[in-house]
Amino acid sequence: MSEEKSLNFLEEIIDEHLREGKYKSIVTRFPPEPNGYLHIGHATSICLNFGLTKKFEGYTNLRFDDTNPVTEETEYVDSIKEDIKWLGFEWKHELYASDYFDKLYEFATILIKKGLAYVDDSTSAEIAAMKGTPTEEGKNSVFRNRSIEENLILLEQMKNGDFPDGSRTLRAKIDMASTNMLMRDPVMYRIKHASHHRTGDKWCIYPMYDFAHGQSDSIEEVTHSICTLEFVPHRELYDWFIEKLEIYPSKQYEFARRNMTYTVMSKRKLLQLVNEKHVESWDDPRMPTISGLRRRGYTPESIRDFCERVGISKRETLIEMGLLEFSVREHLNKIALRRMVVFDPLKIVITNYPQGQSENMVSDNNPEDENSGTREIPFSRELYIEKDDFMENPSKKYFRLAPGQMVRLKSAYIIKCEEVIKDSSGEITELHCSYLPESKSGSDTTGIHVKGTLHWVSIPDAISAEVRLYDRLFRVEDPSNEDGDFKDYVNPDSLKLVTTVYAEPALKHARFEDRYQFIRKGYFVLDKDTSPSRMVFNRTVTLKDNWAKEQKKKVD
RNA sequence: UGACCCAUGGUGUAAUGGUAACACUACUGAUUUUGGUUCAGUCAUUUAAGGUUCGAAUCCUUAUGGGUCAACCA
Repeated sequence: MSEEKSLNFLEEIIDEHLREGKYKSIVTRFPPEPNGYLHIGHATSICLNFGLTKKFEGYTNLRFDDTNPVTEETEYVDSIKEDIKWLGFEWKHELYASDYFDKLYEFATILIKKGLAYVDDSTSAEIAAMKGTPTEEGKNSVFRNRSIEENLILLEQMKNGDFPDGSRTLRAKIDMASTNMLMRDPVMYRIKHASHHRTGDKWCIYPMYDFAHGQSDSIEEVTHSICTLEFVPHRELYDWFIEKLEIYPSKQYEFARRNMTYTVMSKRKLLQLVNEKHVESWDDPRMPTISGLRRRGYTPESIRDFCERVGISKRETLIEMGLLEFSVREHLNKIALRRMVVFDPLKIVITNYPQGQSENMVSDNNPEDENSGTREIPFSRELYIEKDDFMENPSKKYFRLAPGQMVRLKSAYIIKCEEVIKDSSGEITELHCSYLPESKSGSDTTGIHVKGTLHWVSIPDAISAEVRLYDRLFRVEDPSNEDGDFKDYVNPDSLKLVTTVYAEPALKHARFEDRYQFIRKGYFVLDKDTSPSRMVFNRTVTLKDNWAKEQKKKVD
């Protein structure tokens, strides 16, 4: 566990700061805007920010960046908190940028008094026009040189609600010729007669991100304010406000956000998928949201492991979904209870097994975990096996059931296929097999070695359930990078419903918190749509399947 | 015709002027009462050109490629 792992670039910076004595301990924060659900990309940021203060002395705050009342809602606050807790992290303080609205207003008046901010009566379009372009300097507003007194009075009136929305803004007086567009007199406050999810109708002016974020960090004495790459140009402004206000010098550091193959990661796109019914909800198991992954059956451990494997850097990357799948499989293999479930049944009759007889077989709940115990599985004369597990004219490498061939029924007997029964149209309806009484699992004295082992279920004892088989949401690796609308590339087979599968009776006692491996099928978890009359399972991920892979290669 | 950020196998991340490595993927083989797991192995990497140096993935220059910036969004 304690093996030396190299530090990522942020850990290196912090390690150095601590060793130099620049800080005695560190403070980080996770600053979501409560206007959407958290996704796997946020998980990276959460693991980073909270992970840093686990690794180094310090703590992490949760601060909602709620400066825009028209898009933000309490519903999102609640889901975000739930997701962070579920991922296994604890914040020191639960904070809101809106907690600082009074302080921020005071900061604004300080800047006005220093001659560093002014009220602009220009319209939004006029401000945009005066801004210039990345290659062209901007122009000063005619309101730029208002007196301090006038600015103070106007800001007060803005605050009091004397002006309509959009009629005036407070701007920082910096440099309209800066090569950094953000330094061209950025807007600090805008008028919005809107009700805020926490401050209600107290305010009708709201600070912009740039005038709220850095100062909020500073108020909380955040030492390392970590954000994504698109905020790099904001750093100059971040530092400017802190310097002019002469407040605690928090510092901003940027890392690259993560993209993943076969999905999309922007809130806007995810919202479209929900609104346009490509998925059912934010927590649809196909969504890359934390709530979607949770419902899909992913574990917090596996997501944390994934984030650690992916690491952090300063370049935008597209990570293979296969890596996330590896992380869940690895964890699920250790904890999932094994159960036998037949999806597409083929009836077999054990002709030499006495009519009406049955017996209980014993099988490990999880061979990877010796403390997981065993369960009993009823065996009888009539069983279901998977249709795929029989082939009338098998290829040489097929080692499942075929006419005259033997296979092991998992945790039960070796059987031999004696006769294939067909209906008038030539469809196979059932198989007649014989079993080897001395081949019982655990006390096999036959000395016969069979290559194939099949899962099965006793027909009279089987229980039924519904199973939802999920696959990647998109047909292409990078849907955002294709021609046309990304939604044209949604995978039409991302959900396959199997309304009735046949399971061994032990599955009757399935619990929501448990994970299951349906042997040879994949990992499954109970879905919240389960009712007393119908169990519903979601497939988290398939098992690795080298046989299927080989078959596929032949087709291609 | 600007400024800023970035460039290491198929993917992701290390190597901090001194033998380019780890994980995933892919492929072989062994084990296996899950074609799972486990184990052993194989393939495969420094964007380019100059420069500094005994020595460069690392430092410098230029080029190339990718990204970001012109919401009263965050």
